[in-house]
Amino acid sequence: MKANQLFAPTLREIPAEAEIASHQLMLKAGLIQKLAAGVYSYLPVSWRVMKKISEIIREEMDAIDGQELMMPIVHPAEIWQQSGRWDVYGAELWRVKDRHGRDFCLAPTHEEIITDLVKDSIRSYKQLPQRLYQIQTKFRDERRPRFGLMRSREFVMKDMYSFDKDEEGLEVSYRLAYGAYEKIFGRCGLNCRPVEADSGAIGGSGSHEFMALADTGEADILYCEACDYAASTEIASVAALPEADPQTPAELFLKETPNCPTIEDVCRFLNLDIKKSIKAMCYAADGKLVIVFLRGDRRVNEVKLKNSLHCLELEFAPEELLRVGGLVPGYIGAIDIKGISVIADCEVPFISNQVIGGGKHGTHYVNANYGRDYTVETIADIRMVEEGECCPKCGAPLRKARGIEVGQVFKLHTKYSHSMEARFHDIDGQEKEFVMGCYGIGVGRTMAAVIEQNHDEKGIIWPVSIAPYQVVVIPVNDKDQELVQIAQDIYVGLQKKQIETVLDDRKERPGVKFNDADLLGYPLRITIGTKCKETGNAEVKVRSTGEQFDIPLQETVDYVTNWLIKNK
RNA sequence: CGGGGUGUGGCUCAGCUUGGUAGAGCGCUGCGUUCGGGACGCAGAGGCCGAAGGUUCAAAUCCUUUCACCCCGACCA
Repeated sequence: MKANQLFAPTLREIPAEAEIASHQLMLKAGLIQKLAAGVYSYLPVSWRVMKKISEIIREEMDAIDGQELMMPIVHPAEIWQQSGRWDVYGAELWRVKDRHGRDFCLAPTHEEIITDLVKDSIRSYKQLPQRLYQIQTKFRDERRPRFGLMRSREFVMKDMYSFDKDEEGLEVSYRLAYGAYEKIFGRCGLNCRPVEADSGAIGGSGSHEFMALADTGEADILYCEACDYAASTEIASVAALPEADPQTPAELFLKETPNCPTIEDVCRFLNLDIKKSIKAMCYAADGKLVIVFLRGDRRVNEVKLKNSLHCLELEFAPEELLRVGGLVPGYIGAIDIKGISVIADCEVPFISNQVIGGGKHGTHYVNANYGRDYTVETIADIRMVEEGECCPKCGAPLRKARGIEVGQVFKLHTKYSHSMEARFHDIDGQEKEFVMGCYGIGVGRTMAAVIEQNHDEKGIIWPVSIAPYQVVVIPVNDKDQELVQIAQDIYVGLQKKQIETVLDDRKERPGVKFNDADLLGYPLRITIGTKCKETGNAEVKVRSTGEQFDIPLQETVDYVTNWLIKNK
């Protein structure tokens, strides 16, 4: 490709809307262009990257017997009503009407469609397992699209759906997909970590998210440096229970604590270690009041709480609900509480001589002890695990990191085959529901994550495997016909070796070409300078390391070819 | 959906308070000089100031309505 014709409108200045490196660089390097909030065009350079990532995905999916197919993006409402998701999906489901006023939606995901497809065609266990995948555009009407391709409303996604005859089969499919994902992200040059994750509203047990580590990520993860444990903070569980507090229980008494509505106030007033305090938080779980007790300095993990309570909707209790329960915010205690469901974090019983709300305005109990002075109906792990706490697997300290969720694998079990009545005949002649899994990768988000992990102040640093072009050839002076001819020869030579190359034939000064080369992130740059006429050498520069090599002109093509093979 | 903010040439922004013939830098076109890290000179092109309505002799500027986009929060691949 000649740079003169390359459709990559690079910018000198970064558009104001971009905040994070990948978004800024994609705009500056002319990779994407916004059409509407969260809706982007992929210009030729980024589309080459998208195709390369997709190709890696295809190879790895095919390697585990995946079969690629293509499904509609416009879905009739009926099929979503059949699974029950038309009503529960909410505003994120992009609903449209056709000319007759019939309801449709733009596909946010394809569980319904693939299940419908398979149930009509696969009737026997002999045809299982099936692993079908698609790479196509999907839509989610995000409340708040942001960070360019990182969270857009229209996005390219790979989804694979597995259909097995039983749980063992699902386990095999799941492991294969998991392994394929490690290969895919590795080949894309991502520093990626699988973490245990909440399966959320999609249901089923067992899910892992693949997190590309990056400070700009939107998800928090905890991982162990000593072993392979890693989990999203949403579900990270606490290690073994704490050792019993050695203090002997002292006498319980009620103390006046005026103007102490927060736990910090109380501890300051009583000159007390916050770790000895118990705080109460009030939630409405599916509209029903629940009081949560946990150590004063801990944070509630709402995902765990939701799972413990088996509720669908969880929110802070509205004041009205507190009033009905006769509760005084800031002074809610576990002693003498009646008729309200109460849940305590599993750490609470191990803290001796606690300070806990007195139940009346301006009072707290001192020296409260679980078991002696009060009990609660449920004890569960419902708090956030913090950095530095012990790994639940090996006991080493946990570290915290931020990550970009580039993929997620789910065990769906029979959630969709059940609601969609998708069954097959098993070996025993019985009709059984398919046991399903689904495995997604955000293709555009993967590209963004790669940039997020591989850039410097000058621009993108593409890994060879997904670089839009591997090499740029720059003659430093376009008026010097000899240099131009040498550059041209190398360009042609590289093309003959099937190496994707850009010849920067623009009438620009060298500085402009170098800066654009750094911005676009070609792994290798070949500079044909004036000195090459005397020395007979081309200069080969490695974008990622900054290394430069003087290579004789006749050997340059071979050198570059070999370097690319070695560094793929 | 709540709170805040911004819409002026391809990009970044000034002008708006106090109405009076639309500006700068970058980019773009032509010519010349320059040529190893975003050069310089000269000459040009390009905007009915997001949209609609109103006030006024006169509106980018004031008023009303509306749309779009951005940020913060709650929710999510």
